[in-house]
Parts: sequence; C-alpha cells; structure tokens
Amino acid sequence: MSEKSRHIPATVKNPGVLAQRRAELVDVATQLFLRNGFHKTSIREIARACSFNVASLYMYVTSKEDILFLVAQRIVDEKAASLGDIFSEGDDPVAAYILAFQRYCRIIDKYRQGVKLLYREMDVLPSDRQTTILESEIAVHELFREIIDHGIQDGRFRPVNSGLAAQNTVFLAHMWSLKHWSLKREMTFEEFLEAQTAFLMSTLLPKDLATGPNTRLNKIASTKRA
Amino acid sequence: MSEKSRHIPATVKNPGVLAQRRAELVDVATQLFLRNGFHKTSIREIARACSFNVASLYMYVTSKEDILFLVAQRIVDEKAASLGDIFSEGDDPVAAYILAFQRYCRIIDKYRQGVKLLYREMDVLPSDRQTTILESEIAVHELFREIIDHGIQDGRFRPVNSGLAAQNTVFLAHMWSLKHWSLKREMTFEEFLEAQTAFLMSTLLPKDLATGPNTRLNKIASTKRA
Amino acid sequence: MSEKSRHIPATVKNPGVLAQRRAELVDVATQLFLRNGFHKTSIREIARACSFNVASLYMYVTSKEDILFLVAQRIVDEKAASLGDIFSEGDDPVAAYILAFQRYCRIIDKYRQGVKLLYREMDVLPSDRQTTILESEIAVHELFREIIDHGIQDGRFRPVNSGLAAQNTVFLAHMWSLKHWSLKREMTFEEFLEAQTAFLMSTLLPKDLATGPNTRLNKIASTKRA
Amino acid sequence: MSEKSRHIPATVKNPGVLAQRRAELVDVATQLFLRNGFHKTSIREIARACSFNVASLYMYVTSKEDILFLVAQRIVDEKAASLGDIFSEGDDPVAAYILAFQRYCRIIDKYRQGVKLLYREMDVLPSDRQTTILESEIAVHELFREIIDHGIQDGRFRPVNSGLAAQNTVFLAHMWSLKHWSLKREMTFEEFLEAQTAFLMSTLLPKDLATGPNTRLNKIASTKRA
DNA sequence: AATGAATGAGAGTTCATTCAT
DNA sequence: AATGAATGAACTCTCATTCAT
Repeated sequence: MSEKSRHIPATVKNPGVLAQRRAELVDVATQLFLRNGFHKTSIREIARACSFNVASLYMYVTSKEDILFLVAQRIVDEKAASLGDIFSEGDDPVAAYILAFQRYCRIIDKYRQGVKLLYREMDVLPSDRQTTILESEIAVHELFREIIDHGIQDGRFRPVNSGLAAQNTVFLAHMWSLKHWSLKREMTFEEFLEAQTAFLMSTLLPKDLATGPNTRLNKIASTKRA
Repeated sequence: MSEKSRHIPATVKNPGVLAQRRAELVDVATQLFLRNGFHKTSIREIARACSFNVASLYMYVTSKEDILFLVAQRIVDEKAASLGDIFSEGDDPVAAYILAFQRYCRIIDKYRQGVKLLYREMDVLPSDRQTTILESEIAVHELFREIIDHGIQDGRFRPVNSGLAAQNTVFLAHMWSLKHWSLKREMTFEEFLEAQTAFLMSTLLPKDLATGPNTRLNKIASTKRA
Repeated sequence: MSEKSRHIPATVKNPGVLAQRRAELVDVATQLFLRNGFHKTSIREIARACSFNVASLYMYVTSKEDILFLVAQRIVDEKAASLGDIFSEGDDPVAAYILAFQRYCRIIDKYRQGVKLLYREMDVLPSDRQTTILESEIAVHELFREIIDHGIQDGRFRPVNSGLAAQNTVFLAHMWSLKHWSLKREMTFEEFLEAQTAFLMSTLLPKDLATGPNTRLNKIASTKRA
Repeated sequence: MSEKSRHIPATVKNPGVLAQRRAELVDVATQLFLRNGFHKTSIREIARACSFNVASLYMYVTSKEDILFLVAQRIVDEKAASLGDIFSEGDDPVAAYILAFQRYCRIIDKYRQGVKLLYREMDVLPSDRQTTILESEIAVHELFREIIDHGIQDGRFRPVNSGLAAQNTVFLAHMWSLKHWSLKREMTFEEFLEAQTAFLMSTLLPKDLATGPNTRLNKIASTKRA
C-alpha cells in the first residue's frame, strides 16, 4: 500500500487543521479541474475559490502537481470507501459478482466526472504517484478476479481468463463515465446497469443460464442493494 | 458530416501548398502531442520540429487549438481509412462481426497512442469541434450496430440491445489503448485479441454456439485477414 | 565607536536570554551566509537550522538585514579579540610590525570566509551600519600606522606614507582571503606568510636591511609568536 | 580561451541586432547591478530601463544569470582592450613594469565600480562561467609575471617570487577599487598611483635604486603614457 | 508566402514579515 | 516568551500570438 508515497509534505503542523483545510482545497480544486481541466486551472484561481492566499495554499502542498495528486487520491479513496465490504458478503459467487458490479457501477456514476478526470490527467503525475493511484484500481481488479475465480472453482462460472474478465468488468463500468456523452442519449443509468450486467453474465455463466432471462439476476442484486 | 465545422481557415490560398504543409505540421504535432501531451507542447517546439517559422505556422492555422483539431482529425481519418470496406464484404454477419472487430483492434493497436490522446485531450476543443471528431466514432458504432442487427435478424445473434453491444465492442477494443499499461503485463496483443473476441461472441451468440470452442471463430477471422 | 549604531532593537527584554539566543542565531546564520551567500539564504532556512521559530526569530531581530549586521559584527569582533594586545608589546617597531602582520594574517586565515563575506555583502547594509563595521577595520589600519610611524621616528623604517603603508599591510593580508582561489594553487599559507612579510619589509626597511636575508626577520616573528 | 563557454544562446538570429541590443541590455544592467547589486535588481527593472519587454529580453539571454555573465564579460573585455599592447613595447623591464602597472591602475580607476562588482557577485555564476571570467584575470597576472621574470633575468629586479609579486601588483591596483571608500579620504588617484608605484618598485629593485627618489621612475612612465 | 523580432498577459513559486493566540 | 498560520508583494520565466518587413 506504499504509505510513504501517499505522503505530501506540508508546512502546516497541526494535523487537524491540515486535514480540514486540505479537504477544502481539494474540494475546490476538484471542481475546477473537472470543469476546466488541470492545465487550464491556475493556482491563483484555486486560491481565489477557496479562501486561501496563494502563499497560504503552498503551506498545504508543495506544488500544483501535489494538488492533482490529492484530488486523484480523494477520488480513489472515496471510491474505495464506497466499495466497502461488498465483496466480503455471501458465499454465492454469482450473486456476489452481480452485486459487486452493480454497486461499483453506482459508484462510478456517483464519481462519473472524477473517473473521467483520472483517465485524463493521470499522466501529468510522476510515475511513482501514478503507481500509487493505480494500485487502488488494481485492487478492484483483484477483488473481481477473486470472485470470478471462486465462481469458476464452484463450477458456477465458465473457465474464462479471470484476469481479463475482471478488467473487462471494471472497464465496462468505467464506460458509463468515459462514454457518457454517447450513452446518455440512448439509455438511463438503470438501463445501462441492467444491460451491462446481462452482457457480463452471458460471458461468465455456462450456456444454459446465460441465455435465460436476466430479470432473475437483477432481482438478486436489487434485493441486496443498499 | 458537417463539412463546415471541419474547415479551418488559413491565410495561405494555394490549396496544394496548404494541404502539403499542413500535413507536415500535423505529423510533427502528433508526435509531440503523443510524447508530451497537448499542454506541455509549445507552439515554438512544434515550429522548431518542422520547417516552420512560428509566424508561418500561423498562416496555416488560427490557433494552437486548431492544431489539436487537425491532429485529432488525422487520427480519426486514418482510423477510418484503415477500416475501409471491412464492413461491406460478405453476407455472414458472424464472420463479418469477428473480422471487423479484429481488424478494428489491429487499427487501435496501430494507433494506440493516438486513441489515448483523443480520450485525453478531446475536451480542450470547443464542443462543435468535439462533435465533429466524435461523429467519426459514432460512425464506427453504427457500422457495428448494423452488423449486429443483421445478425439478430438472421437469428445468428441473440436479440441483445444492439446499440450498447456495438458500443461495448468499440470500447473493448479501445481498452487495448487505455489499459495498455496494465494489460501488457498479462498478455500479448494477439492473446488479447483472441480472448476479447471470445468474450464478445459469448454475449452475442446463442447458447449452443457461444460455449463451443473459439478456435473456429478465430479461424474465420484469420482466413479473411489482410 | 558609535555605540548607538551598534544597537539592534529586540522584543526580548531579558538581556541574558537575548545575548545567548542571538549568539545561537548568529552562529547558524554565519554558517549559512558563508555557504550560500546572504541573498540565497532565507529566513526560514535560518530558523530551521537553529531552534527558532520564524516568528520567534523576529523577537531578537528586526529584519533579515539585522542578522547580516550581527554576523558582520561578530566576525569583526572576533577578529578584534584575536588581535588582542599584539600591538602593545615591545618597543622594537620592526619586530612589532612583523609580529602584528603575521598574527593578523593568521587571523585572516582563520576567518578567511568571513572576511570574504564582509567584502561581498557589506553593501547590503545601510551606510551607517557599514560605517560601524568599517570603523573596526580602520582601527586596524591605525594600529599598523602607529607602529610604522614609530619605526619611522626611530629611523628603523623609511619615511614612507604611513597611512597607505598601513592599508597595504592590511590589504595584502586580506589577499589570502580574496585571492585564495588563485593563491592556494601556488603556495601554502606559511609560504604566503613568509613571502608577504619579506615583500612588506622591503618597502619599509632602509636599503641595507631590506636586501638582507629574510630569515632573520621571520625568526623575530617566530620567537614572539603565541 | 574556452571560446565555447563564452557563448550564450539567444533566440534572436541576426548577429548585428543581437550584438547591438545585447550591448544596450548589458549597459543598463551594469548600471543597475552597480547601483543596487545583482540580487536587488529585478528582471523587470532591467527590462524597464532599456526599452525591452520582459519577454523580449529573454530573446537575448537565457536567464538572469546570463546577464550577470555578460556584464562581467564586458567589464573584463573592456579592461583587456584597454590594456592593449602595453606589455609588448620596449626592452627595459623596469620601464615596462612601471608603465604597465600605472596603465593598469588607470584602467582600474576607469572601471572602478565594475571591478568591485566582479569581486562581489562572481560567486553567483556557475563555476565554469567563473572560470571563464577569472582566466582573463590570470592572463593579467601572467603578463606582469613575464615582465618581472624578464627583469630578474636581466638583473634589474631582485630574485623575488615572481608569481606572488605579479599577483600583488594586480591586487594593489584593485585596491583602488575595493578600498576606495577609505583611500579617497586620504589621497587622490594620482597620489595613490605614485605612492603605490614606489611601494612596488621598492620590492623589486635592488637596494641602491629602490631608495632613490621616485620622481625619476614616474617620469619614465609619464613620458610613455598614452 | 515567409520570417525575425516583439509583446501582454500570466504562469508557478517564494519571500520577508506579521498576526492571533 | 513563544509559535503556528497567514499574507501581500514580488520573483523569474514562458506562453500563444502578432507586427513589420
């Protein structure tokens, strides 16, 4: 979890103040980055939008790049927090998979713009920082892979390449963010969710189940939904 | 095809010269944008890298943004050209789909970085320019959708939501570009191609075919490959 | 000695504390100024290097300039202290001169970098502060001048312009500091000392002594050396 | 002569324009550096003082440091040009030495502030640039050393350490610049010149000449003066 | 058609210093 | 007496763009 590379030095000492004002800073920066992108957002703009003096801002971060890292971190962390324990519950891998995917999709929907931001501006960060962020993404892959592997062992899933299947799962959820401009014209989020679930299940379930009506599957998920 | 919004004003009158030198400009700019991103590439850098004087460059283009548009256009156009007539041939929708997908994937592999660039920098363009670029993307969706619809009508494909299926098809090809940092550690392009083909086919083919060995499918594709 | 202009106001009342912590401050600042120069050393750097908080530092000093003044003063004072009573002892002006010069040279060697710092950064100080520092230098001139005048009166020295001779004496000692980059490649400090002593003596002693072997002169000095 | 390290890259191509405007820039910068020092002079100040836009200024230099280097170079070059051929003429090393010293002193007087600037700000430059500047200084040492060696071989000078003697010669000329604040209160430049000449001659000439009246020596110099 | 030179605006960052506690 | 946090002003440098020829 490379705790070290998550650290960003600050001049401010009081951890409470640091956390609180950084939160303020990151909030504002996130808004601006989402709206105008990283490069078109100036430090002065950010400072003006919070109640920070430009120099004060630099008590909380070392560089503009740091702000992007904090923003990325927050998105990733909130995503992780939202994911919570959806992977731990239950023994049925099919239900677990569906539940997890749908929950993950809802998180993507919630952080739709944040996800897009990550895809867009990640390369600005130095590679160790990128790695830190991407580790979180990989963690999600792994969780899905575990479920899929479970399912394969149980004979509930077909013996697919679980690594790619997991990545496809995650990527097809991200699609709601990256292709939103196109998808929103054709379907609602709920429709996307249902169709995409069916789509994925048809790649995992053995033939006889895969072709059945999806309603049952979705019902499982809906029942367990928070 | 909104021919109008494709137009970029220039001081240079001679269309031959315009086309030729723009091509040079776009070539160089593409390289630099791919390597360093749009914002970290300066006009001076571009001018230095081709045989242009900074001021001359502005005879072929109105702003730096225009260059990005031209670059985006070129990527999109080359992709389109590469696609060529892969959709027109044959009557077998299954073979057509597989062939088209695999060919599209190869194009994505070829323009891997260009595709990434598009995802990353598209938002810099004003929305009408974005639309122009995205129309080309939509065109690809449509082509896939047509094949799928064909297949559904023929009974060769399941009655899926062909719109989403088409977008998934395209998006899962793009995955090779966007997730290359992760995928390349686990598989070669050919492996990706094969697995992803199987993945998609299992969502389209009726149960009895979907679970069959994929070798046959790939053989079809290989046969028709250029 | 313009005691007034030596004073630097402070918020701290307790004179003991003031002196002690100022000493610490000046110590650290001297190191940093020597290493990086006055302008490239920031207040924060100084505060970080001692046990001071930036704001606390300002209780002992009114401005960054003050610190430079204190540093300059300390160098000058330590030089003065090292000089001590070398001028008072003995009646032989020749021996006294040689002893004083060589001792002064050793002090310059000891404070080599400090001397350079003074030459370099003195102009940053307001002119009254400069004067305060330079008075100390003038005092040294005067001491040398007295010896020389003595020698002239005794007939041991030629009737030179004692003012300039004194300044030359001091300046040629400073040379070890200012031209160290060049001199060190050609001679050791002891060689410099001996040669420079001979050089100066040849300008002061009447013809018959001046051309004699210098060993005798140096022996005198060596004998009385501390 | 490390011609390479003398070069400073520029965006401006026309060498005439480059030279002319750089001269303007260096002129102004010299004034400001002399008056306020390098660090207290801002780029904007310099730009304002010539008719340069800040960005234009950067077409002629790469950094503020470059300007200091150019200023230093100009001082050093003008000094060198002024020195001209004073060393080549004549066969009499005594006359040559006196002439050269006095001429050098006049140059120091002319560039009094420039010389001080060099002593003060040289350390700001990176060491290769420093070396470039100091080479010029060393060249002067060497010229004096040659004359002195000549004189020693001819038996006109005493067998002193010619290296140190040469450096002393140069350094005592610089004294007029570095100690001007003090010297000017006690003597005019001409008085300084005469006294310092006598001072140096007494270290070089054998006893019988050294103690003679200096008027003759000065007369030699005066005759040959430009 | 081409280009060398110019420029206003603004970028990110750091500074010496002071306030509030 | 001490300090954590704050700040206005200034810094060097770069940019996309345009003028004059």
